[in-house]
Amino acid sequence: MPKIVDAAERRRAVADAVFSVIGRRGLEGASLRNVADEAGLAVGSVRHYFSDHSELLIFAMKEMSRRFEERVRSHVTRLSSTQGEAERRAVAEALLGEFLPLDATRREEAAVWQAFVTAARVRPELQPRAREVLEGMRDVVARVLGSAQRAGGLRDDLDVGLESVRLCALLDGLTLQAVQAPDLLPPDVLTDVLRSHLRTLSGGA
Amino acid sequence: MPKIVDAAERRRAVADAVFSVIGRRGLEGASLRNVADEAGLAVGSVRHYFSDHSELLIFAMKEMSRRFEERVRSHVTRLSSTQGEAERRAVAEALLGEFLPLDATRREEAAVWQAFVTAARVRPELQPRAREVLEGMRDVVARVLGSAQRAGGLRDDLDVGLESVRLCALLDGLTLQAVQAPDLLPPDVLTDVLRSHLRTLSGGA
DNA sequence: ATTTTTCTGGCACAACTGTGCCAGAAAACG
DNA sequence: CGTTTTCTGGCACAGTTGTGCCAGAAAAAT
Repeated sequence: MPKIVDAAERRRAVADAVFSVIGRRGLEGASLRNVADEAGLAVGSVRHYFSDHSELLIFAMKEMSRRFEERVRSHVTRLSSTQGEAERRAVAEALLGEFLPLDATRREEAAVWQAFVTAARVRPELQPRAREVLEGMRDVVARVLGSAQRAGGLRDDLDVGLESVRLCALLDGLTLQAVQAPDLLPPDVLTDVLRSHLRTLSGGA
Repeated sequence: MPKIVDAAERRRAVADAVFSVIGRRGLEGASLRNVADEAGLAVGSVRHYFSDHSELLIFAMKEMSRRFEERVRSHVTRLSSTQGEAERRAVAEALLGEFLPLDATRREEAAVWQAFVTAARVRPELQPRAREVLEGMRDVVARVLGSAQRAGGLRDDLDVGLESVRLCALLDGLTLQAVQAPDLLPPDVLTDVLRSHLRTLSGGA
């Protein structure tokens, strides 16, 4: 029959091209032509795998969130199989640190994601994924804080719901500003702020 | 001589049109034609007051930050002329609350500003203003925390520098998420989180 | 009333966009 | 080898963009 290509992998490769282009020229630079060029394909080829420009962006968003959530999930399983208060604290910190752009790669990733989320406000097709990720983040953070409190690593008088919101906002805010002005928020400052915040939650003076 | 028009006011009116358009259709919708339509002008007229599309956006950004900083400044002077710990605490909270989108108007404003900042990452002309605002926010927050500590309203063992970074990130993160999902972060939750955060800074259990 | 200068509106052009369409290449099966 | 079907590349078209250019309106000063 025909030339056979792994369509799923192709789509992923094109998504990578989307990430590169958005990273370099923003979402408005992610035209079919630019993306095709970046992927080393012709526009017609890209359109063979994506019916629409919208579908391309939606898939790219979904792909990025999928990879990210996989990373977080691995931290979650590691956390649930960890014993001992100090160890659990360290793993939890690493898990939450996954939400921060602690190196150039993740900073670009965060920038691309911000572009998606910002665009989603006026592009209904992009809203579902943006919202899912935000809700997923809330869930994970709430779960981590909840289990920490049950394990005695967290002050008893804390309202886990409120603290989850606060921590999520802190992580997102740190990310936002680190993307905007990396020199004002270098990786070590990010981790300092996170660690210090967690210390206030665990009852240490 | 010629028909005389208050050029400064015209420019401000056009900037308002820019805000509306960005609020409704995002930054990529802020073309000269769309903005001119929104302002009830012809493209040629808009171009008479702005040499460039870039200059239009830069001016709009500057105008928005100017108005915002004016609001903050008024809170600052009110704070400096306030006596009594409880009163000072309330005024400080109101000041910091000015950074949050506590109503629909400020939520749209915040969304527009986010569009500017996001775009600034790949548009060098927009970076200066974005950075100034971020640094201005840092300055104000650091000043507020510093004076609170000197006045005894803040725990002595706190590192004001670190706490400023943390508080700035928290405010920005709350704003970001409130813009993205207003139903998850309604105004009363925003103020709850801020108040609770400030309580942890002032030594209350 | 004439002049002078700001201001207005719009035409035109090149560059870009997404998309419809299709001819031909490429490769696995008969 | 030939057939069939996926895949590729590209042309064409309508729509949008920023910008250059300019004719004429509008109004203040002479």
